[in-house]
Amino acid sequence: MYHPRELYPSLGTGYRLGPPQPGADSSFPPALAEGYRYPDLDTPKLDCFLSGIEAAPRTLAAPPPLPPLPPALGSEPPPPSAPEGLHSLPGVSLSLENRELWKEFNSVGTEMIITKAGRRMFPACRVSVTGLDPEARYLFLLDVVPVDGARYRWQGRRWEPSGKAEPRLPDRVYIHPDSPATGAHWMRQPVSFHRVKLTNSTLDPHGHLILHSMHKYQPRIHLVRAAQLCSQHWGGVASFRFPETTFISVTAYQNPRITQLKIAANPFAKGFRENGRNCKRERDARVKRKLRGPEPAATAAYGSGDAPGGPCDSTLGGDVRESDPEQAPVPGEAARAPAPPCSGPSAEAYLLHPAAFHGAPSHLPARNPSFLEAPDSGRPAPYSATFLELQPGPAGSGYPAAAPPASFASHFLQGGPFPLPYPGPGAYLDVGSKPMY
DNA sequence: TCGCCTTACACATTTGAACTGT
DNA sequence: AACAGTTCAAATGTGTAAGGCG
Repeated sequence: MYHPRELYPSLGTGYRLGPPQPGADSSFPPALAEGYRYPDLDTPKLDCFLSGIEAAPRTLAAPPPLPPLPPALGSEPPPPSAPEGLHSLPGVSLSLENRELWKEFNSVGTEMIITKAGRRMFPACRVSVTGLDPEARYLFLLDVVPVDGARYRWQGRRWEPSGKAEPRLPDRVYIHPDSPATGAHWMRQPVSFHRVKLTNSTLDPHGHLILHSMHKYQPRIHLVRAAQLCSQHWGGVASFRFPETTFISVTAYQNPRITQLKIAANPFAKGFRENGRNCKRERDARVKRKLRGPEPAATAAYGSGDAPGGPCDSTLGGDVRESDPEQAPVPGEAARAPAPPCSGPSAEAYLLHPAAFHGAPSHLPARNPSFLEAPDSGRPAPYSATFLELQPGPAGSGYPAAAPPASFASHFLQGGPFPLPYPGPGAYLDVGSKPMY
């Protein structure tokens, strides 16, 4: 996957944005460079790829910090808090499709494995959205931000803070592979972020979301109205976070109850269930057999031919519980190969030849030499932005989206080499790093 | 010694190409 | 020829356990 560190290695991990320099030799069309035309949006990080958003410049209010979270996961539920507004898409609401599953994990204290190569999230964030303009185009984004400034430690029975957090790692954003798509497309079926991968490798070349082990994180979902991918206007943004999706990143599971929950709920871990061939009893038996001699050939017949289910769609896939057939993907509804709905100029180039942008820096515009390597900007960490704190709506379905409109970009992301091409659907965008503490 | 991380492993699932039938 | 369904194998996603590292 494309990510800008390969394109701009000399920038290092910290970026700062600045307006295009006069006379700079930018290979980007003027429309992209005009992303700086909102003086009130200081360092509009997102403009580099959200340049196709309808204009609605507004003055930003100072973002309040995130509400504090409980000191230890699995010991008490998160405190209820009122919806907060970072929302300029009136009427739009998001509901967490697999909320019950998340709540089940959250009640124990969700842990997410992070590996060098990247590990998927389970459960994945799967949401359904309502209130979109069926004709308008939107982008769906996901990022993960630290919840607090602490490092955590498993103390046998519970997670407890254990010292200060590591310095903040580069912020990356996952762009849903269907993006950009019409509101009708997004509302047709749940939107799943099951392809998102988490890594602990700070030099990760694949663009996965980089996290520190033993830290607490909160996934966020952002919905951006983009009339055209490559115009310089934006038409509103809504950001959502669901308290029950908070998790602690680990390189190995600490809480055995989480392990059991994952094995029970994740189809990929089926082999570790009580009657699976990879359960402890079977493994022990295999070891004994190995010591005695080679395994019987009969085991080779264990095949994939009876694998249930069809291909996993980019929006519907994810944490489908076997015990929960309701969550099974709808056959035929799948958008296995989502058609590129965009006809914008430079994005079109990506959509037509995405491979050229992924790991092939030579196809990308050269770095603008007028943008010098810059130290950290010293602005507040992105995670302190305002976000809708989602609570169940009165009817119990979905979450209210009504909130005072506010601008988006400067809250959402900061820094990053500019101009930066839209990295394309299904890609990750590296948006710079920011020391947090 | 301890806590955390990396790696190899075996198995299940996903994915897409090849094949077959209509 | 076009399409839909089936089969198969490679790729990918899992948790576990052993060993390494600071």
